Amino acid sequence: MLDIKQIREDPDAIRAGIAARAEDNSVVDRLLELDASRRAMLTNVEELKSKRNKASKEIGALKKQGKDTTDTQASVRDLGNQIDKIDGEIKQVDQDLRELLIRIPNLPHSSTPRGADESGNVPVCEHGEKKTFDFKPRTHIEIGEHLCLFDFQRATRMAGSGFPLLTGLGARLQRALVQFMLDLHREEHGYTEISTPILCGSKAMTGTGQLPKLDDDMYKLPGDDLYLIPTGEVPLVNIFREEIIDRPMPLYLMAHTQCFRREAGAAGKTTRGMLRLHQFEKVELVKIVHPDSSYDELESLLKNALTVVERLELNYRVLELCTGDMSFAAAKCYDVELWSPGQNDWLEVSSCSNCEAFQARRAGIRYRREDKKVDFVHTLNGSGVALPRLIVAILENGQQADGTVKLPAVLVPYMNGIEKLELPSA
RNA sequence: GGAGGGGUGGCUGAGUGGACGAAAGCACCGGUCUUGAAAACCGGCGUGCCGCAAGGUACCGGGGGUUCGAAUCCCUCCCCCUCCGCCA
Repeated sequence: MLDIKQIREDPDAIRAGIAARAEDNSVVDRLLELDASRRAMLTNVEELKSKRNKASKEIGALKKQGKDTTDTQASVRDLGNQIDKIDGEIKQVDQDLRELLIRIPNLPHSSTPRGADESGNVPVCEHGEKKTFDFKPRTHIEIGEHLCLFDFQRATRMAGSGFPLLTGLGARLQRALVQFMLDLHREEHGYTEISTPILCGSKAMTGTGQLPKLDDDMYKLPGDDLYLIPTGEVPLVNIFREEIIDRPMPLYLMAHTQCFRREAGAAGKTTRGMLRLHQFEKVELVKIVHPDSSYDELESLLKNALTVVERLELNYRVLELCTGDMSFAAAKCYDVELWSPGQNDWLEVSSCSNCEAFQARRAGIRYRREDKKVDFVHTLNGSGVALPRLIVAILENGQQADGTVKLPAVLVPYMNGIEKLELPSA
């Protein structure tokens, strides 16, 4: 959520920021109008309330003296009616303001490249070489079916398309990766491991910015005001909703969760196999930091995610997302992508974003400054990293001519000494 | 799910219609004292909104109501605790 005061003071900057995200910025005029009338009504009604408070006290005093107050009471009752009327109007304006504010995306940081869509994203770096094979590389689906690592057909039978069913070594590989990532981030990067709810209420979803915009992209349980989380970012950031944080920052939090996405409107895209699922696992990293340090923290968050794929000996590249391709809450965002020989394309496995105070303002997450004033924290999030496409990359990059898959050395201890994936009977 | 008891500031906890944004204690911050510290004493110490400011206004789990006036009374929802039931 943007700061209404900032909109009041510098509407042009806000208009420019919204336009950079290819969104309609005429909302700013409407906001200014509502804000002005709200303040006028507030001044008015607070004056009336002040009068009423004074008069009520006088009535109390008079009654103690045993005097008759019938007339005064009648006039104060009239005051009260006026107040109720204006209060009702203010409430409506507040609602209208909030409805508008809550739908405006975050303003892009000045360093975020301008652009309308993904073609405007800027490559930052590429690490490693695209693997070449002296045989025709198979896709992860072919490899997985051959080695019995997963079974999408049977998954479809129980839940419809887009749900994972990992079997045998496939399931073990995923668990090993989770364990590896959590250990790495805890031991070397200082994150605290959290186990969270995977259903959250609408207030939490609004706090991190999934609602109202992504309502159709989430699975919900309307009878209970609960949504299945689309990312671990939701519960992690919402831990401190409506709080003034009284512990030393920065806070580094991580959670391994299931994530659920309806992917409405994604039909027809690259949805085969593990590339795009309604349910997937992810290790999520969240930082809650002092505003002065959030851009340094974004760089180190990105490094934390990159360390995962480097240790796994994978070929990756980093993109700086442009204004038109960034998610709703982000002011600046890096994507990490892995090379997929089977797709002959890059696969996104992590987005590392600095949301600045956007989520903090929505969710009421504050800290106390040196001068004792209360201010909003900055929040950052990034995948560290998402599992399905990571598995795709490991399978497709590690595949051998004989149909087996060589595992990265760092995973071997997590697989109880297994160095390559092969058929159990082989 | 049933019965009962509760939700008040960072924490503990008083407050049952007016002088209560709210006692007291703890914690915290500043000061006095001290070589320093502790103790003692003095002072400060919630958040939002409106306002250049003075100040005003709102908030005692959420929402609604009664009243000139609500932390206090009524309705409703949520949450917590105890007991019973059920259950992984």
